Amino acid sequence: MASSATEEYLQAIYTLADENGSVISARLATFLGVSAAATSEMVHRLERDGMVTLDARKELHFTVDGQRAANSIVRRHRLAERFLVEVLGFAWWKTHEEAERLEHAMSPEMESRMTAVLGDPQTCPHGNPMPGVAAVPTRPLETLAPGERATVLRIPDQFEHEDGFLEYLDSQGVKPGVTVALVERGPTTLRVEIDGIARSLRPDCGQKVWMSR
Amino acid sequence: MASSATEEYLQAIYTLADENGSVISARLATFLGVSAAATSEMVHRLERDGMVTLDARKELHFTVDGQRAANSIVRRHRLAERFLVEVLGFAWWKTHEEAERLEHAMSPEMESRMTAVLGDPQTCPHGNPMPGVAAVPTRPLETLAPGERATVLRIPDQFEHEDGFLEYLDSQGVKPGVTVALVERGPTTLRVEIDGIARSLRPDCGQKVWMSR
DNA sequence: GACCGCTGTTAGGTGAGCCTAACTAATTCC
DNA sequence: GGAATTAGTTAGGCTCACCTAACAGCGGTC
Repeated sequence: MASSATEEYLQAIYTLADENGSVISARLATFLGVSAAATSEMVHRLERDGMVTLDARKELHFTVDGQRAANSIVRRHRLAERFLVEVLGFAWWKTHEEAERLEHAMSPEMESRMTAVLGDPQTCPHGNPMPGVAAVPTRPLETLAPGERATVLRIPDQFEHEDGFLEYLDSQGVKPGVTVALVERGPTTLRVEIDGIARSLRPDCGQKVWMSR
Repeated sequence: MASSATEEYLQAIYTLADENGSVISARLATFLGVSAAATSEMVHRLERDGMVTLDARKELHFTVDGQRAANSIVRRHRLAERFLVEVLGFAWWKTHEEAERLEHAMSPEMESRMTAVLGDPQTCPHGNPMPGVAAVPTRPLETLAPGERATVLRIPDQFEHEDGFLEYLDSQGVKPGVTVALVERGPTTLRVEIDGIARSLRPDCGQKVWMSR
């Protein structure tokens, strides 16, 4: 029923709510790369169609229907990513845009068949859990103590939107499942060790890579 | 670049040209289930965008670019159908609507990975050849002589649009690869034998099921 | 208290893709 | 030859989803 654009907004609201807390129209606009005016329109369409409500602070909240629709599209996205990696052999960092289109083309039957073929996966290839699945506890990379080591568990969906970020991580050997030791963290430096190799990461990775607790 | 709607029209033109010969706007409109006015608009958009030309009899012909785009979308459709059957286990008669959505979501990389995973298939599950592949010679079921037997090779794409037609065929045991013997053909009757079982088929099947020659 | 920045909305515009209704032009049928 | 059918176009409208520009409101800060 929902158009691709509508599903895109629902997914964005889900992601921002899940990873950041409260969601306002302005966040949505920058996240999706559309104008504030376009977002305003869509939010009112979503409200009209009983998908979201706005509270006094103009924060967006899903209705029961909206939550159901959002869970569905997020699940299809993460399932599609798994499929692209597991079945078609895509690189783990290359799946996002592809899945962004695939997700809108998946019927319930296709979703359930894909689930079966993939063995009911609990997360996407970047470690984000399927809706309804309890997220494994994590902490940002920068909260590790110097010398401490932990496993990369999750790179949140919202950072997949940043052009080339996942590819950059991959080039530095950072991907889900890899063990990383924090060497030194300064305001502009983030030095780690992966597989015995010392690496200097972009400082923003400190917040964007979530580690085992 | 081409929108879903544009790709849908290109695919329809390809199918009608391939299976029927000449294509005019009116055929396109009924085939796609849209109004003549909508079709007129789209045909002019396609002309403006250098995809088709109209001859003196208002017949549509692909330009080089148009043929390339049409081949691409038809190939993706048939590949998607193969994938749905082979990888996800869909019933052969149930793939059309699903593929209709999937085809628009497939990037060149996805197409080539799917081709590899499926072992470069030469036809869709209904026997229609990939664009560029020479079609195996066929003849309509009704042209068999009484007592003659032949193999079901192809159910043309245009009949997949008819609601429930493929499912009907399946329920009668008619599917690609099956051997059918013609028993009797009258103006309103079409009696055949499949696997030793006598069956009475809807008379329109005579033109719509294409057999080995 | 005035200004600044952030937020949201409205107004006005665009293109795609659909619709119905009305019309023309060409064919075919009797 | 006249009538009916088929084909194509135009006109006028609609929704969705985007845009820019202008503006209103709110919370800080200086």
